[in-house]
Amino acid sequence: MGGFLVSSKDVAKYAGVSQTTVSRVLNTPELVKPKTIEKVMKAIEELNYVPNDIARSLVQKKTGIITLISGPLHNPFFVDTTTAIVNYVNARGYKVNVYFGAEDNLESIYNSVLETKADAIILSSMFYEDDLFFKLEKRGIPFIMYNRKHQENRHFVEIDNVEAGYIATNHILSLGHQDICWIGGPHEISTFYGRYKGFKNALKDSAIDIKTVSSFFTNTNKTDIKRVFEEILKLPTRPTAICAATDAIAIEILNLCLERGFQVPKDFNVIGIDNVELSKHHSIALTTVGLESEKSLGFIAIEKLFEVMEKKSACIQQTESVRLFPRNTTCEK
Amino acid sequence: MGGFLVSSKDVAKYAGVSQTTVSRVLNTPELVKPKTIEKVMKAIEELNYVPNDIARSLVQKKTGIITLISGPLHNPFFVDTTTAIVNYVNARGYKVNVYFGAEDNLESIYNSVLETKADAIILSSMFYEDDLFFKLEKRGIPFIMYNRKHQENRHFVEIDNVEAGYIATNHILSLGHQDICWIGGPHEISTFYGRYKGFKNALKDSAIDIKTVSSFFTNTNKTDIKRVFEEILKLPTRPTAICAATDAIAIEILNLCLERGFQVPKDFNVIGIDNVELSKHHSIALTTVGLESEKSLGFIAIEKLFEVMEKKSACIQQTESVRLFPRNTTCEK
DNA sequence: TTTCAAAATGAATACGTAACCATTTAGTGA
DNA sequence: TCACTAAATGGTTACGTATTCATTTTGAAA
Repeated sequence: MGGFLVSSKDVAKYAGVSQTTVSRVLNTPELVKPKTIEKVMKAIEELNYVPNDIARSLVQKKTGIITLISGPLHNPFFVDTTTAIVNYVNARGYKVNVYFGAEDNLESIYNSVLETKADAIILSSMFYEDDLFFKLEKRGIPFIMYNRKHQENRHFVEIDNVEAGYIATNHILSLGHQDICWIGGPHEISTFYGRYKGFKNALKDSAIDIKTVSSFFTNTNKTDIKRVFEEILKLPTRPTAICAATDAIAIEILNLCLERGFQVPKDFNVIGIDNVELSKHHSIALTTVGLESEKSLGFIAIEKLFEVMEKKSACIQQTESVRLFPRNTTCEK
Repeated sequence: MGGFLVSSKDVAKYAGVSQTTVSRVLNTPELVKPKTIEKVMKAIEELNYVPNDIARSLVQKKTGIITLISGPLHNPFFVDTTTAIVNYVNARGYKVNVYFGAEDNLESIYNSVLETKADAIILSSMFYEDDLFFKLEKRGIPFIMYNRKHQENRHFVEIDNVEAGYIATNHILSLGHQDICWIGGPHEISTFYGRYKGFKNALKDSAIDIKTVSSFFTNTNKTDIKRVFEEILKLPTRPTAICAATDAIAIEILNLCLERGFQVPKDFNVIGIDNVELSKHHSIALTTVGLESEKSLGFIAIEKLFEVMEKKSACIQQTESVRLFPRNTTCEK
């Protein structure tokens, strides 16, 4: 019965009522006589009617869609956050449009996102001086950044990056390592900027001249990290500890170490930041710095975004405190 | 300028043309005089006009949305497939609605999905005798299953599960292991059913009585896998090799082994199926069976789905061949 | 019965776009 | 200059719903 293009009008005709009544049966049944509800429900059943959510969106000016611009899933941080965000959004009855941003596709993603009617946007792909910020504000859609922030200093949830960098570095130093190095990302990204700042602060507090330690700033894909690792191996004095700005980098460094026959932590100490789920796996057991709270950063962010959507909050500026998670990739020198 | 609710009508008025012309400028500019295009584009710019994709969807009966129902990302298989699918779909200019199905939320996901206008659906959450299959066919939306199939034997892309189970088991047997066991999932899922069948076939071909080996069928969450592992440790004769139906299970077994102080492969051989990206990490180095082809199963599936949408194919029934990927979690007994 | 408020229903409209059809304008060849 | 075709533009409508406002029906109090 029914074919595929049944509308509420068809149901109305079939049930002998007006389209308005059909709409009411589905949305405000308390305003409809029980007997009428029955008639309409029967018609809906028999015609196999399904409401058109697009038409509903058009008239209600609400799509029920949240747009998520995540980083790529080969970065385990985004595995955790995407899981938290998607599940939360769906549990609230909304849908999620997901994008995985990388260096080469961000512009096309932004074009698509800016032309898409969504009720809100949650993203982690913003640069500190990104124009996108202003475009989004102009567009008038509520949005929130997680893990990164914009220079305008609004609508973000992050961990205390400076403190995280400090704690990680300090842990390494306190284990007695003298020859250490840093692998971070581009400084146009607030996260990397902050964590490196923490690294420098820790060196300063230990009276170590920043000029005597090697720091690498790289794109965070495998190829570029490998290139950095090769450089580290060529260093005149090989470091005994590698501080990575993220667990993703640290875990890839782990991979490269083992590939080359090095042992961790015997040959190299490795420490990361983020405390991603994967770092807890006993094959990895990465020492890292992460959220004090049990919640994932993605969860905190999406929760806040809904507050904004419900006008409970106007502006989110949240920096979560962190602590050390010592595991097996670091040890006394 | 312009506020947030600028429509093509507003642009038309501002530019002194008809709404039809505005629409044409955006969709078929070759039918519009260059001078007019200029006028309209200027108006679009000044009014900060963005087309309403919802209204467009309504009239065109196309949403540009693909619905993806994936398994949870803590299963690395779905990390790989979700990455491939989302990126492919976005590259084609479509959007992706993502759901992560688990045991407790599938019904609510299905309800949402069935009420959502999407151009097509790609999913991996179907049971062999699932009613959802018929609901989707009734709904008339093109859909494809990856990694699992339905008894109706249509619209799926899978690996050769029987062969995969056979190869994995045979690899273990050929290494000289006598005491082996199997950890699989519920047999209402075609994948687990097929892989276990391959396991049995291999035993038979090696003249081993199936009754002498332990097989466990479990839900694939951490808690249940741990329970199974505890049972294995209590077995009268402890197996020297564990065949896992998926890499996800195998990697969790790896975790549990190390947690308990066992060494792999010294104390336990472990083999998986799927050849997920994570299995290649040198900290894991999981021996596994996977696609012969370089492409991910998710990629193959989404590619096929677009063929269906473009009416190039009517029905997909694809079983990909597999091979062994020997790594470091298995060795001669 | 009559009266009148409350309950139940319906008719008409808006949402913003693309598509269809009709009309005007421009351009070409005779 | 005219006739005629092609190019360019505009008017109107459909898409399927929720909403607003108007109307009818119901039921209880008088």
